Amino acid sequence: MTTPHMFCKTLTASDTSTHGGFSVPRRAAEDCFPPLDYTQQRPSQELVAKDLHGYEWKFRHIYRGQPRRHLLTTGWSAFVNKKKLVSGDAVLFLRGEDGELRLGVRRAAQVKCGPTFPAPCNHQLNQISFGDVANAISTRNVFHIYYNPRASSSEFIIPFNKFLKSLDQSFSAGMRFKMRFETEDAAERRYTGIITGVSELDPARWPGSKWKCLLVRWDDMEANRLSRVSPWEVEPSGSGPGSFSSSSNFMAPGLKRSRSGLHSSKAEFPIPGNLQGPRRSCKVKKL
Amino acid sequence: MTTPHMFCKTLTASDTSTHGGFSVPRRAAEDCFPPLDYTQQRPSQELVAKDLHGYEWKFRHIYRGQPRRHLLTTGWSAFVNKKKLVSGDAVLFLRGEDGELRLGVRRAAQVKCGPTFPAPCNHQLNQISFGDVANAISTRNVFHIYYNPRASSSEFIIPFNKFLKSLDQSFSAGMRFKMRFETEDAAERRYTGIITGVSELDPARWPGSKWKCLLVRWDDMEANRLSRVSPWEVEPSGSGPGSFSSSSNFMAPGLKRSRSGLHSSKAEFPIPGNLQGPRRSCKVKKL
DNA sequence: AGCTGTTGTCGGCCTTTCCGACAAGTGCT
DNA sequence: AGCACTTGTCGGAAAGGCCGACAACAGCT
Repeated sequence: MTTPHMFCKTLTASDTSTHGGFSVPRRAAEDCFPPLDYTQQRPSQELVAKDLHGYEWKFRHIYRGQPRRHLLTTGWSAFVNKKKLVSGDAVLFLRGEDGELRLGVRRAAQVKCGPTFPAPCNHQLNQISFGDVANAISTRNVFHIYYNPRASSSEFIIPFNKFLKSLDQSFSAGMRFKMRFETEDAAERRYTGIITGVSELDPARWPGSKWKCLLVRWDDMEANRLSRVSPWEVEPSGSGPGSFSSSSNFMAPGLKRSRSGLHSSKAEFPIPGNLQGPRRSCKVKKL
Repeated sequence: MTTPHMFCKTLTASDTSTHGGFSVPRRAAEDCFPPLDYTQQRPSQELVAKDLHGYEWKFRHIYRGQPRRHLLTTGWSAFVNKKKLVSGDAVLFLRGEDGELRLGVRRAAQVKCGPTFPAPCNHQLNQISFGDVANAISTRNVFHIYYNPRASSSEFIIPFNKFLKSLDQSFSAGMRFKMRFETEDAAERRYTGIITGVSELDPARWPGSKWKCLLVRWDDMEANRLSRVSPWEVEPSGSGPGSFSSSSNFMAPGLKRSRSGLHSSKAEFPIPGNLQGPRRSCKVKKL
């Protein structure tokens, strides 16, 4: 496998401040971004990068200053705000084989205000990477995942209680539901729709996966929406908003069942684990 | 038929300047927007309005100043930029029966740079409104539509050659296509996908309509997209970008065939013709 | 004509954002 | 240690955007 061109940078105070943009490490920019026309005085271009939800983020990439450096300006601030990034969080850029740019976010462990949380969180774990997890999966090794929702908000790891809740629900065609939706421009909104079917994302490759297995039709047909969602992303219409419990002792079985989801996503967004170690964001231990 | 609450305002220099927001005519705001809590010193609320593509635009609606007046502030500038509105263009707000807010844009005739275009454009026509057109349709009166693509960019009126072109194409399931797409944040992008079926929007109400009759699956499933498009909105994959001809003498037959499309849309976005006459944007003559 | 209510434009002021200057930091020899 | 290069932070300047002041304008009596 050819290693994809990617980089990961922990955000500095300057990166997240409203005062400026994002300082792109030189090697990173040259590796991942389309080449600029360096004959110009201030070469620049528009970058479009997709996050895991398929949202496209647009940035102005400019090479300027004395000494010269790569910067993301216009668009960066919106990204930081919408993703609620703070200094210490990390962003990840990845250039696919087709040249398409993808980006991801990894939040730093943030100590919540109020009483500190001792015990297993401070436990020093053997921190390994997503790459190692993938390896363990492919070689069928046993591994455990310790997941601390206070320290991570990985898009691939679903809170166990949220997942359990979705198991309690029996989804069937015709059912009405609602779902929170992150919009490009502002705060999240709620949308409603009707379930039109239950299918699998890719029965051949990931049989039994519950990842994106609901086919839905949104009430607002004109609005562009996902046509497939995962059961844990929706609530039946009428129930109140699900509260996010702070319990942190999730067990393996639930996650095992969602593992094909993890794997499936990994296939379209491989993350080698050799750039920056997973800080305290996602604690993973191979036994 | 109960007349819907709507208003149309031609944008002033102040409305389109980057310096400020949008000044909402008093009657208009009281007619169309949800009532504010006037006991507060500066009553305000968030408005969400959908355009014809189903995109949601969010505005802060505030009642302030001395003397008091209604203004749209936050969000307005983004709208002006994305829609490329200039002083002289018009916006239209409409409150549906269900309270849902819709908005549209009507561009002023803009004289293109370069050689001016004489003859039939300057012809003084008996300008009537969409309401009159709807009336003519319902009473089966004959009417002609003179359409000048330079003076209008109505979302309902499809350039005849574009429509003809789509008739030449026989769309069938499995065909690949591409389509330009207006994104929320910036410039338009091209997306590709595969046609999964051909159906009608609402066979019962608009039999034979070609409006939104293609069912499609986008290559990028994660990106939220429309699942139905009209034949004239797409091009078969492989062909170059369609050039927009400047011929202006479109005839009735083509439009007649798309009339059910017009009608279908009108049902969800009726436009009475008693506020501001159609400037030079859409020249319609009833015979 | 005069009054009243509406609304277009402006100056003031604050925030956001773009820019190079500068220097701290890093890796190499 | 010394050098070359990279990059974090800063001040300055420009642009964006919110506010009421003020006055032009329209409609009515």
